[in-house]
Amino acid sequence: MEKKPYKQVTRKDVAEEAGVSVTVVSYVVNNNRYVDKEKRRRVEEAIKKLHYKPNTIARALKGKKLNHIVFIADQIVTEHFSLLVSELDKHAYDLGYMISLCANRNTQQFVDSIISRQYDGVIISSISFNKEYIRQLIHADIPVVLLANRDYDDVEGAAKIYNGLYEGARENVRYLKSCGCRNIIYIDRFSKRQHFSDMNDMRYRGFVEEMKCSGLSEHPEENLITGCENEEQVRECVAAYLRDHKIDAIFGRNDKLACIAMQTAQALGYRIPEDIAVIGFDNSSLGQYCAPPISSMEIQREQIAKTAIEMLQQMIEEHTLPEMVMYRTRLIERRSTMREAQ
Amino acid sequence: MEKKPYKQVTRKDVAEEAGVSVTVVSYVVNNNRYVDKEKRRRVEEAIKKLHYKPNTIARALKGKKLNHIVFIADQIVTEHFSLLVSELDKHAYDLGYMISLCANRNTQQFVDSIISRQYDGVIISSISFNKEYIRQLIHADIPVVLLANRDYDDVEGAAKIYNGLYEGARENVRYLKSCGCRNIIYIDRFSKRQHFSDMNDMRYRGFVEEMKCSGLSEHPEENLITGCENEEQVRECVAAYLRDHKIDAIFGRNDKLACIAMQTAQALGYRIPEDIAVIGFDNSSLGQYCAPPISSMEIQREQIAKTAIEMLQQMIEEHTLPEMVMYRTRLIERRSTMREAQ
DNA sequence: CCTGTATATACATACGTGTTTATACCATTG
DNA sequence: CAATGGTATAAACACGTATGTATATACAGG
Repeated sequence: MEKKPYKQVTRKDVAEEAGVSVTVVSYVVNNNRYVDKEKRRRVEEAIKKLHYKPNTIARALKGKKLNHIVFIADQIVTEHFSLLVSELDKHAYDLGYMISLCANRNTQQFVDSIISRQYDGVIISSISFNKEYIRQLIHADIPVVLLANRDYDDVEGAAKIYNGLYEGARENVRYLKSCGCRNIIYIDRFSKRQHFSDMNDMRYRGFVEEMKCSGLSEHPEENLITGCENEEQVRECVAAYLRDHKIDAIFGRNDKLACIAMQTAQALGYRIPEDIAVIGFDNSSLGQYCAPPISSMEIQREQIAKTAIEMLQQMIEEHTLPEMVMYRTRLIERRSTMREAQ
Repeated sequence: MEKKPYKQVTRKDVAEEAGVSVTVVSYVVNNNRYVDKEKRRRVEEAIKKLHYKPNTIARALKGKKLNHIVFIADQIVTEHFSLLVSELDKHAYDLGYMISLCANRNTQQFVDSIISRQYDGVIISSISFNKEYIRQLIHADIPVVLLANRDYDDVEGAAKIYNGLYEGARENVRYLKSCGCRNIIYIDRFSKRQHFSDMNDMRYRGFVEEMKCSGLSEHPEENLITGCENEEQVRECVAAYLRDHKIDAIFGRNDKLACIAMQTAQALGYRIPEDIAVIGFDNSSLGQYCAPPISSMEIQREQIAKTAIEMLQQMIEEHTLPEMVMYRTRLIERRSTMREAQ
């Protein structure tokens, strides 16, 4: 909390250099009032000479935009999120915004920090972020865009982009069924929380629903491997499951989990895809380069990122709430599901 | 550039609610002077009731820290960078900082934007970021930490963390030699620029140097595949190279390139590692899950990220320049280099 | 000459803070 | 009782910017 010894070039310096008042400098910078040609030239010259840059902080305080948005994610280490962030960054920059990134901390202090920083907008892609906190952001008049992995019907005043995970998961199950699979297990994410696989996760929800609708299982909750904290535990759980059950398909919550499960099965002598078909989610490069390559469900990241920024832009500039947009995932077929048998 | 209809709770509101002057509120918030117990209680109550949050922007304008740092990277889509960012975010948050992320744009406007935003510090991990721009940041008294993939000896006033890429690349070559390899090729990154593989890249520089020192090649520049714009071109280039040359080792600038090259060789009938040993860099999960798993050189991301934040903290709080820190990479042996032959 | 309009600039204020200076209060002391 | 000194609070200012309002000049039309 110490003071900063900032020696900043200010409007006043420019005014003195150019021999005009600070007001004139302001007019030149913002280009919103009449300024004499000659003075304008002198001011521009002085700005160049002194390397004057209007202080964004002071502008923001005076009511202008800060041109800064923040992206809140559950985790920022996955390929999916880094690609998403990359796209957000690209589009945001085109509109003059900087983008802040932070892993969701889910504390009041965190939310207070967001609000007190006067961000122009927030993009949230987080299953676990407290809805009450989201409402606080909205109540503070900060535009919020939700990349909805979950059900946000009960959150009003935010823009929403459904990313199609629920339908995608159902499609994955239907596809496996069309490949001839009947006994499908779902591998859930790493989690220290015991019962994480609740209905908040649209992928899992889609899996459960489609297993029932397809008549593949009355109790899909039993075809589930979850609660693993690390890769080793996933291998152990999968191996144990394979010892006790006969299965013909693995559905990984993401490509990494699918890959780990696949390799465990391979190590036990199962052939992929002849004995067990494998499908993942997210279409990450991991699934593309392992052996055999894993079929996956692609999320429309580019469009989602572009739309998110556009929505934020609209909310900031026009103060109107955009209509919800829904995207669909796209199935990428690879060798891990390409069986002869039908 | 429109105005924002921000209805913010201010210190004045709290003062009125609690029946004291704004000064007292300030003292309570900052806890830097004695305040009567009773009034303090009333103020705290009012703060809670009105959900008052001190405006970070206004504080920053008044000379306090903004508690915001920015991370500039060449690209933010690789696993290496997302892990790095994740660690940075973690440590930054522990010290109360937010972190902004942006792909390097290498324009004057971009640098101006950084400076005018009054960030407390900048972390740069970018080969291509113009040194002149770095000097501008330093000249504006913004603490800069360089994660040095390249040679920054001619940049004064910045903290530096060498990540050991040069030594790591040399070790890779020595290791391949110890595996019995003599004809090693280096696969460079995707790049639209024609002659990107210059000496700015410490990995390539290390490769060249060690090839010479080890007596493996007088002209290592010829053992290079570069200029490929996408994966397909890499495959083509590698295939063409294998047709004309006899090689026994592939050194990928990163694991992804190593993996692509490896698969190309496999498709042509070469056995890995018996015919061709393969080694990558970065120790990404990609190389861990492909077949066979690829040996790699691990970068000490966790320590580097932790040190970067600590250095920034020191520069911000104490206004002193930390000593340069050097980290070493660590070899991860996997099957792609485990040959019987010695 | 007066009035009105357009141009061009300056002044003053405000944004929400942190801090310096001033003041009111109260107790202690010579 | 007056002088002193400490303490708790208030008022005022400053950070760098944007802008409403006022001022000043020039010029046209009556």
